[in-house]
Amino acid sequence: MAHITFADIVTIHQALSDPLRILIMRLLMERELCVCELVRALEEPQYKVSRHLAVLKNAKLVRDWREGTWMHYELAPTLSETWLTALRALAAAWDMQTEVQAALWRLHQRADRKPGAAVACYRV
Amino acid sequence: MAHITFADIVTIHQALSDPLRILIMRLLMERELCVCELVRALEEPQYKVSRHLAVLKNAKLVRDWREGTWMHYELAPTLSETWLTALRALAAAWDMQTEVQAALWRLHQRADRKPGAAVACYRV
DNA sequence: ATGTTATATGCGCCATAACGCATATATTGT
DNA sequence: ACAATATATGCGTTATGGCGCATATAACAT
Repeated sequence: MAHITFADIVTIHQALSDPLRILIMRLLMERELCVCELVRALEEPQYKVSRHLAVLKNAKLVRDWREGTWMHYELAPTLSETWLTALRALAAAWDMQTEVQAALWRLHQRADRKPGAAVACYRV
Repeated sequence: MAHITFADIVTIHQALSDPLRILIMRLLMERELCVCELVRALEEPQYKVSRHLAVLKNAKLVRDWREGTWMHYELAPTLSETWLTALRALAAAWDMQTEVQAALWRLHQRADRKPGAAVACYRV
């Protein structure tokens, strides 16, 4: 893969400079998630979550793939060990916030999703 | 000291989302520096460096103090060990960039400053 | 007092970016 | 073909933020 430029690094930092995107990144550090799971855990409108996911994707922090009607997102496998270390260190700082803990809690409340199981996300 | 809020964390990330401010932070992780040293190492106009330093100070990433006509800046001593760890991890990623290395190199070229020594910064 | 050096800042301009709404797109099921 | 679910996006509005210029402020020296 092409080497990362300083502009890329700035783009990464810009992507991490929004409260919702920080929360999304933290949740994706738990495991891969589909958009509807993020919407429920974050309690934010779907269009907002999708937009911010697009920003993270553009910064190459996450990647997505389709499974039926669901779009799955996960940390980009292209992330270097250096950046993963940095993200883990940042997450340690983020985790001291109640907003982060609340989102993680809401995520794990619904942790019973089975891969491939068709769950009506917006219902229930 | 008052506990840090999620909004504070976002402010920190916003402060780190600008190329010049990333370079300033990296240089201040070498040692405390006065504005004129930053201006020379970064090769940016003084008003720009001062503005960006104000952003970093507002985010409580750095603190300043006066010594004669010079303003010294250094990493804020209030930074938690958690955040220092995160900054060090980020610096490891930043350091792979030539822009960062170039700024560090220009800084160390002039490393012969004596504390309290009156050096005309813009000259020479 | 005046000049010089070092630094900060008010202001107007322009670019970026987030928001909310509505709608488009894609996939699946009937 | 049609409906339902899940997700993305075009658009107009508004807020934010960086830039460059000029100037203000502060400390020091003569």
